[in-house]
Amino acid sequence: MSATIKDVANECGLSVATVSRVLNNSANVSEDSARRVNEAIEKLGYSPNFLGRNLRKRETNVILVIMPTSEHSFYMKIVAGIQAYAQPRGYDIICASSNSTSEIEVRQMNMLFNRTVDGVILLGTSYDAETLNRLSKTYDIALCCEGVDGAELLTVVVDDEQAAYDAVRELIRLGHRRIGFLGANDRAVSSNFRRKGYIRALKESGIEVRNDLIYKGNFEYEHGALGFDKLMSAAEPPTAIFCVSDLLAIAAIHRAVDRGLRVGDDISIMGFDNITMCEMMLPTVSTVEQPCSKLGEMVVRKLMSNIGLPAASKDNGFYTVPHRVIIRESVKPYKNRT
Amino acid sequence: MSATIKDVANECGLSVATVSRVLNNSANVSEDSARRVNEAIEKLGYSPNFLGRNLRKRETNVILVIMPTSEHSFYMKIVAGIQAYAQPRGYDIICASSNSTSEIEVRQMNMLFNRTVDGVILLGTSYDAETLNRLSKTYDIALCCEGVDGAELLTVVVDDEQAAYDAVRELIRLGHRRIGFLGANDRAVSSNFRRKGYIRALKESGIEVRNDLIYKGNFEYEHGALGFDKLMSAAEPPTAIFCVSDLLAIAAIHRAVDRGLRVGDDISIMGFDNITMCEMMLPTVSTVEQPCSKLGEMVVRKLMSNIGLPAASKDNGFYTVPHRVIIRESVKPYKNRT
DNA sequence: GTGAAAGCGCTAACAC
DNA sequence: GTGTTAGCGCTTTCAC
Repeated sequence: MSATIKDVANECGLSVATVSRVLNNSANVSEDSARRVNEAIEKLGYSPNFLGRNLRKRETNVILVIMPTSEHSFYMKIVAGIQAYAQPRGYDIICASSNSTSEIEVRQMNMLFNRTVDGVILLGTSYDAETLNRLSKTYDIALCCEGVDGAELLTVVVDDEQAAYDAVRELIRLGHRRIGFLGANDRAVSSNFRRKGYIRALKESGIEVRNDLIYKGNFEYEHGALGFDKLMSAAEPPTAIFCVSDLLAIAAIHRAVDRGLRVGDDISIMGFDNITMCEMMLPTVSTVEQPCSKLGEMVVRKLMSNIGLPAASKDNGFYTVPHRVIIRESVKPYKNRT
Repeated sequence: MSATIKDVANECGLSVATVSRVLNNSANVSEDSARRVNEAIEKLGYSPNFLGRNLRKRETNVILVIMPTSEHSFYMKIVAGIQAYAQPRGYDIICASSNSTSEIEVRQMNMLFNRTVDGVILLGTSYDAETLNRLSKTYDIALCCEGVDGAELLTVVVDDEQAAYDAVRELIRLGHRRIGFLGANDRAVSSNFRRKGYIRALKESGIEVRNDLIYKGNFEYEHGALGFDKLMSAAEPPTAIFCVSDLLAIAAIHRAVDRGLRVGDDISIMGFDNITMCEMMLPTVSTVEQPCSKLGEMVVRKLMSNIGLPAASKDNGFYTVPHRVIIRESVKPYKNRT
């Protein structure tokens, strides 16, 4: 087995207390002792066991990020943002994917319950509001990217309703009036908000909201083609489509091309998230940018300052970060063709 | 604070030993006691503290996966494969990204040294062979996807040389004779092997290996355009390009289109990895598939059986999993144009 | 400036 | 079938 603090103490002829002091750079240890301790550590290749330390200190300085799926590069960008903030400030970030399965999610949440980590950031969850409210009394939990209706715990998201509104307004400004919506089903809070924003933008411009131009599936690639076909089968098919994820938009673009349409010219397609792939695609994909590093930074910053606080004084606020509509090749002004 | 095993014992009027027995489903506990313990657990909302448990058991049942970057969806697919195998067998998988920075990697490796995790899987590393060999004596470490020259520790990869050979053979079979190579610099072991395979395929078909058709950058997107331009500036530019990553291939495709070329017809481009994006792209991207779930499963399976074994009996073998060349729209037979 | 010792929460020998 | 207790490796009072 590897060396313990006791071994180090024996090696340098000092007590474990002194070794511990050196380990934690605490004051009141002579230069000479420090040197002897460090030599012994070096000699034995000693590395402190954090299970012992954390058990004693009742903290681990580790935060777990649980994401619904590891397939979305979007989530990993958030994690990168979280890490960039937390790492230099003494917290390690680890992440796990629940595959959108509540069973796996619960299992991973166990790391929080059993004190393997100090806090958890959920980028989407299958917990309901009631459970989250209860858990967040005892544990440090935050939501990011995807809120939960009625949940009163730290949440950091973009203003989905406004973001969708802004995106659809842009399509309208470009002359489109038959605009389709490719979204997720009603359980997805963010998709619902985006649908509301879509509807608000239409109404505000005096455009009729038509049910055959609204598709509800989920955020995944597969639904892009399904939704596209459904929308295009409408009596008066859309000239532009707003999708609640870039993956949906990319799939829709693919499907449009397969059907012989020129994306941009014949049909405009807009996504949401601004994943890296948007700029890699041909055509490049218009989208609503979610500021991943900002989202990550804010949520972990607030979570970190919650850790250790009594339940009553924890920040369980709802925060939004600014979004940005980005027009690329997949969206062009509407031209009335003969 | 949350309840401890002692609280549970007090609550149900039994000893901590009995509670512990119930917690660990060990034999020798009466039905009645078990019931009382479970009731107390329920009542107190008790969840065992794993710091205590792990400290005592000297194991955590957690494996850490360190990847060079979280931007590559490829890595996340490996992680998914690892998780799919490990999770049901009692191991939790967590992952972290080193941003290809040795400083961050070391910091994350600390979780191994300080016993927060039982083992580590490195999907690429900045450690040298010597260090890895030394560390793997004391700790459970495995390499996946990217080997290290001279490292004698558990490694699971595809046969990069053969995979590249097979891919380039396929291009040759389709009539191409001026074939470019878009690769990484010499420190990347996998890229080196792929370059060797590329050269072997050319030589075997009596095709001259030309230095102006070989580009060395790295695996990232940015180098795709740079490399493409470099190769196309050759006196006799290639009619097909083999890239060591799909990201490179996608960037090259993008660049080709920007330069007015029809990918497939005017120039064939092949990638490596088979990331999800390959099928999303327009045109779809030909590639060499790395069987991510198989890679992940094999490496974690072997690592798991290493854990707890004395250094001498650990499996430090070098294993390969089968690859597969996939031809999609980005590669077409060479047609001599006038 | 240093050491002795208690104790973080848990498991597992051992005794009964 | 159950309880007592030592101790996993560490930090931190409290003496000195």
